[in-house]
Amino acid sequence: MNKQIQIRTLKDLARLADVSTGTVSRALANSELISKKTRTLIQGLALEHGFQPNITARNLRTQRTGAIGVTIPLGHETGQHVSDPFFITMLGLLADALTERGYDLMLSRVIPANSGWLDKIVDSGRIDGLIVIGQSDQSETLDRVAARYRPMVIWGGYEKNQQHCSVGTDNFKGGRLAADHLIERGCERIAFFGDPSVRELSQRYDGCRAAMVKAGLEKKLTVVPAHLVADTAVPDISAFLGATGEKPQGIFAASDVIAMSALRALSDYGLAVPADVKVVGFDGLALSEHTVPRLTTVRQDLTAGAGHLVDLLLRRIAGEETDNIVMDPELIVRMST
Amino acid sequence: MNKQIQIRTLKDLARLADVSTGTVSRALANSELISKKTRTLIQGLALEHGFQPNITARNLRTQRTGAIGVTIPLGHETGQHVSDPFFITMLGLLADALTERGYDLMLSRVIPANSGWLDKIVDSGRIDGLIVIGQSDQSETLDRVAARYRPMVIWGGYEKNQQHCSVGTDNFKGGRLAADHLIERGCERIAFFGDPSVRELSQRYDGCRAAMVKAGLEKKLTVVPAHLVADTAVPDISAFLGATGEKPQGIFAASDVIAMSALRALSDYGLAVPADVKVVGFDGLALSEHTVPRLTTVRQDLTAGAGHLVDLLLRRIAGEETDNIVMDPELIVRMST
DNA sequence: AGAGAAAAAACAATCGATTGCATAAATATC
DNA sequence: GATATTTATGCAATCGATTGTTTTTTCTCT
Repeated sequence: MNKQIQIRTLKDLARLADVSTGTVSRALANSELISKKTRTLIQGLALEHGFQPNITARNLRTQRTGAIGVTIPLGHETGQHVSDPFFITMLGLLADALTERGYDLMLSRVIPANSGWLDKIVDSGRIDGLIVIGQSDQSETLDRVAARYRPMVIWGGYEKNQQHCSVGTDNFKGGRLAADHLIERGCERIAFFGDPSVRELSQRYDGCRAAMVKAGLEKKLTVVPAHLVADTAVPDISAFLGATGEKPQGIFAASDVIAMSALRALSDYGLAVPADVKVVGFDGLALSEHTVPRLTTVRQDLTAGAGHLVDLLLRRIAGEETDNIVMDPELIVRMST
Repeated sequence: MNKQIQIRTLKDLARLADVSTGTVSRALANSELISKKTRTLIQGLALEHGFQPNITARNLRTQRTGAIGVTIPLGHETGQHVSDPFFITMLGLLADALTERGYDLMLSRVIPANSGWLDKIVDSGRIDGLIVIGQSDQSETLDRVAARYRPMVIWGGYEKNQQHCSVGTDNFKGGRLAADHLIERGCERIAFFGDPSVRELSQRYDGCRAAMVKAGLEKKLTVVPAHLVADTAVPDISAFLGATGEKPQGIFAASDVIAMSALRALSDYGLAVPADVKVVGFDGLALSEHTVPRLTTVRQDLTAGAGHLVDLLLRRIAGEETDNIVMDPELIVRMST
């Protein structure tokens, strides 16, 4: 690459080729309107000088951006960071899926202070579409914005009459799987660890409860609204273990991260897993394979999920209507039950 | 928010307030050039109509973007995905640090096919600066681009005479820490697991080797060029364990992810950790606390590292010159040694 | 009241690429 | 060879905000 003069703009290139900027623009777009000869000439010059058109200018003109937004509303838990294992796993998968399709990924982490946070993102003019990871406690905001902004897909739980397009796992079924498994293993007193104000977690709770009711154990189900974050969950769980007279025989943690904290807390109290207490997690993250003991968990297929999120989003960007997707969970039995 | 007419542009707002677009622009920027009265009037209208200026247009005019690029060159390992735990941990931390400072994060994952990949990113006009996670085997490309593109900072190993600005851990010292610890624990035959064509890993190897030389154990050091990815590392390691007559007494894995694979492989061969073989990892990722047994590792302070990366980058964007940063590693002794 | 200074707002160029329309050049038709 | 038609290019408006310059308005002071 020899560059006596820096070729920075279409205008520079046009001067060099002794044509108009319009011609250069069309030539680089390989438009049929330009003769083959000038087209190759200009493309050659562009290559030689390593010319890259200014994307901002193009975006302004074409009213698109080539970037997809990914955001993580942390409504229910202000202390929760993007560094949470679930989020970063999903994020990595989305990055792979989007890059494969030629899109850039714009990441924003939000702590919804008011209902305008989502409008701000979709109206920012920076992105062609948005993927939201988790409904948090913001279903209403999501519904409201989804009504006017089409290219948006949400990872999370599906509920009848929701206005937004979602991809997720059948949390109810997953919760039932977990509870059935604990019951089958002989547990009667079961504790649910998780904050039911978050849609996905409440669905898991409902599934768990349904299984308990069916087994006639309804009265032996307790709820510990443990926080999602590992650090703050431990005290919550410890308080519970310290307080109750009767220890639970089984614990259904609403996420692997909570389950990890539970394992740590149980070990602090000298309770053996699975001998004294059995523990089931949810998510099937990589880390669940490396806990002590290895964690029985309800697996969500996040790789497929990320693929679906991107597929649906691109179809919505293209103007199509799309359905919601609910995937099947899978119980993975390991050493903790 | 009542909006009979959608207020989408400065012009719309100007018409509404019966002033010129220039005035609106200055009013929203809270410029002293505009009278307090009109300023509050216009700001009020903007708020009322939920007006958001078009960022693309602003970027075109101001020649900045408000976004920082983060890229992960996967030169040494094509199979390696963004979903690798080290990368996603770093990514999450960077997202936090950048968001805090009001920048957006643009993620691109690259498999460097030719030396132009980096030019393409920095010349894309999409970002104000770039953070590169890991030198991979691309030091030359990084040096070349760093010479002409200032706002770029690289996470990785520091080496004399490098042209690019780096933030990282003292890998040599870390390697020495790990080896010294293994030697102190009575190991003589030590195996290094890691690909030395990657700068950071080769530095860790050098430190390890230095410790061995000092202890007179130079001849008992072997290298297994295990791949970075968990899935492909297991076969490499298994092959090594199956082949050698004398099993190593100590293993220094160049990363926690490799160490995890080593633990799995060792357990497959019926070797007990730490009784038969002692294992040290590197990185200090969250997952290292949840392996069986809990992993002794050399910790890098990634939170501080992410903070430094962002700080240096912003200073470089502002035109300052900056030094490299080399942080101290810390040995964390757990149950695997 | 009127000149001069200061404050406020309007005007217009600009960022760099895209694209509808007009025009010039080349080819085809009779 | 003159006109009709196609093909290739140039011209200029446009996307929406920012900002230097100019003009208008308001205020001050004699």
